[in-house]
Amino acid sequence: MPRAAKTDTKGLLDKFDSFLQRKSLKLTAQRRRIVEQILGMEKTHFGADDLLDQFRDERPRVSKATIYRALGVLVEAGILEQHDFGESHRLFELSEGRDHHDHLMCTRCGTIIEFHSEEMEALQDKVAARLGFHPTHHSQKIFGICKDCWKQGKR
Amino acid sequence: MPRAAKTDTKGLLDKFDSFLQRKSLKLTAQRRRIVEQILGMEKTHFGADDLLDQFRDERPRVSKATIYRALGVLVEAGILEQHDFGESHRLFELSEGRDHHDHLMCTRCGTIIEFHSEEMEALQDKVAARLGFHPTHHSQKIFGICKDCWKQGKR
DNA sequence: GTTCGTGCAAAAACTTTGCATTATC
DNA sequence: GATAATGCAAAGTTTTTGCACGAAC
Repeated sequence: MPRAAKTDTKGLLDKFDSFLQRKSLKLTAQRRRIVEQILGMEKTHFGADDLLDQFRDERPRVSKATIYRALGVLVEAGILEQHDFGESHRLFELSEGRDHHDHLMCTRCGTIIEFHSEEMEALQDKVAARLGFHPTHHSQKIFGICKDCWKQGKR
Repeated sequence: MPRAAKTDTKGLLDKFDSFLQRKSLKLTAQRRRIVEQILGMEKTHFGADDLLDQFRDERPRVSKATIYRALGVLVEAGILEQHDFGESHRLFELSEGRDHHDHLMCTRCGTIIEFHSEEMEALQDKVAARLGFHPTHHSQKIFGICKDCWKQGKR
């Protein structure tokens, strides 16, 4: 299901706009359309190419350059988070209204499962502090076989 | 300090060679030189470009294509591990004879600090188990500002 | 009206590939 | 001698950039 139902488009655009105003940037038609596309998308983790595909048949088209530039601004605005799953391209994910979470990825079927553990967050801060490091964010991925795949062919 | 002192070049080449033989691949002069360069390198995390630099002035030269191809084989052989730090290029690291560890990366100067926490490992297994997930490996990166950069310009 | 954003195509950065030649087993 | 590896340059990917034109504030 698309996420438009779960997430309030207007609220998100407002948040984006207030960020833009604070930075003396402009809310353009393209930026608005990009946000709408992201909210309407099936995938929770998408790349620049996914957006590009969606704009391919629509007009007015939104160009590649604009998409890349907008994704950067959306990350700065805290609306998107950027991920690296070891693929050759970057993936993004809506952070709006969600708690921070990390990921388990099934190496057999590619499913991504999200999890959150306060205990883990605390431990990470502790490790960083011990090394005099001032953490801004982190990325944790656990790779393995998910429940379903394990049931199907347990070897 | 280079790591040649810490790591046994001959042992590593033997391991590599036995992998190659098992796969009916060949131990060429270039592959041998690449392994030696990696052992002699200062950096613990390096990219294809780092190796390329080292071969730039030496002859016979080892070509870009050969380096990329060799890195792939070395990962398959379990001699190198591949990482993704959200940069535009892949980094590699010797896995030989080292305990598993995770990484902190300074987003200002790019320094990578390693850490290991048993507590963290245990917690990850616990989280995975709770979700019926059978973990094979994981990757954890904490991003932030390192001690030195923090001292220099603390804003 | 100023400043910022867009589209386009060109460039950049990194990696892969095709192919004739050479080395290893 | 068969098979795999190399070097080179060319092509692929994904992302970034320069610049003239257009849109937002």
